[in-house]
Amino acid sequence: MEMEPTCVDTSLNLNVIPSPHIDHLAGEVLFEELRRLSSENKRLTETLNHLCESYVALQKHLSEFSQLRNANFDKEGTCAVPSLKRKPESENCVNLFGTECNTITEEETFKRPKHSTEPKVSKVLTRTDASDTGLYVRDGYQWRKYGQKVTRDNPSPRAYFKCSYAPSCPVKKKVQRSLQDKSFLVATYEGKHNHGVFRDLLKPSSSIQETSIMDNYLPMTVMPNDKLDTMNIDLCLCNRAQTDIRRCDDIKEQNDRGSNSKIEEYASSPVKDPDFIMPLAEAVVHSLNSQSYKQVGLNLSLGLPEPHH
DNA sequence: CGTGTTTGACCGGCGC
DNA sequence: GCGCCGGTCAAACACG
Repeated sequence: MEMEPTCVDTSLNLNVIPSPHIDHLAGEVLFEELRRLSSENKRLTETLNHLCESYVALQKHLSEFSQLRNANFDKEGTCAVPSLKRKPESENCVNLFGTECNTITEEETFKRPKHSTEPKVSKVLTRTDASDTGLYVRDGYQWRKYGQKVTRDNPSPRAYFKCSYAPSCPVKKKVQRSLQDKSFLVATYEGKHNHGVFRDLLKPSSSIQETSIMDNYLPMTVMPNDKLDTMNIDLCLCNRAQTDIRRCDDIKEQNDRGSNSKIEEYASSPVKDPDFIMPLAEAVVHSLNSQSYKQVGLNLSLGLPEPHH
């Protein structure tokens, strides 16, 4: 059964708050700018709707491909993946944007104890300019780079970072360009931060390559890999942003029906998590503030509607 | 001069 | 035991 995407409404309602301090002329300028923004918003919405349609089509293709692959797997008893001396670090799946991302292999899943104490690992895909050679992902935390390596399975170098916001923070991050789509950076996070979000995220960056906060936050793919259960959460910022949650196991077994409640739990967890919501909300507010719309009220809706059944 | 980045060397796990 | 490979260290370097 194909999973219906769970939607996160990220639409912005720009309500102008009347202010006696704004004179008539300034008010007209403000309204004109607001009209321009609404028009631009409409255009972007149409573009994103088109992207979403493409995504649905792509997902359909993926489903067909997976069924075909499973059929071959069953027939041959082995997966038609070229054998390597060392097992590949991960197996590929496709995310919202049709690019591939890494997931834990079935073998690793079986090997892993059910109640392992190993640090939580998650992966995040971040879209960047393909010509941009930087390996920096702005995610709300402060990182110190401590190494870089070219790995065997990917000609793009892999950068190693440690969280430097808190000295005792054990979190590490690996960033590498996607093998299939160089416009995506794949960030692998290990461990859990023992402190809050790095609030300076919203200040203009100095040493870190300057990129749009919104470009780096959304759209993105978050793939918490919590022990046995690996899942993707794909977010796309549009008026009906789709949050597509699926267990990576479902890439192989599309008919797994038993995990809906757990999936819903995962789906709702990001919007309940202040570490996720606060940077997002602040980035939106910052984006508006930077354009001097001090009198524009902002309602950021991040409610999670009931999943479609 | 302090801080962060770069990069070659080193270490340990894994497969043969 | 050996070689490969990913991950980490740390000295050198760049930059503000």
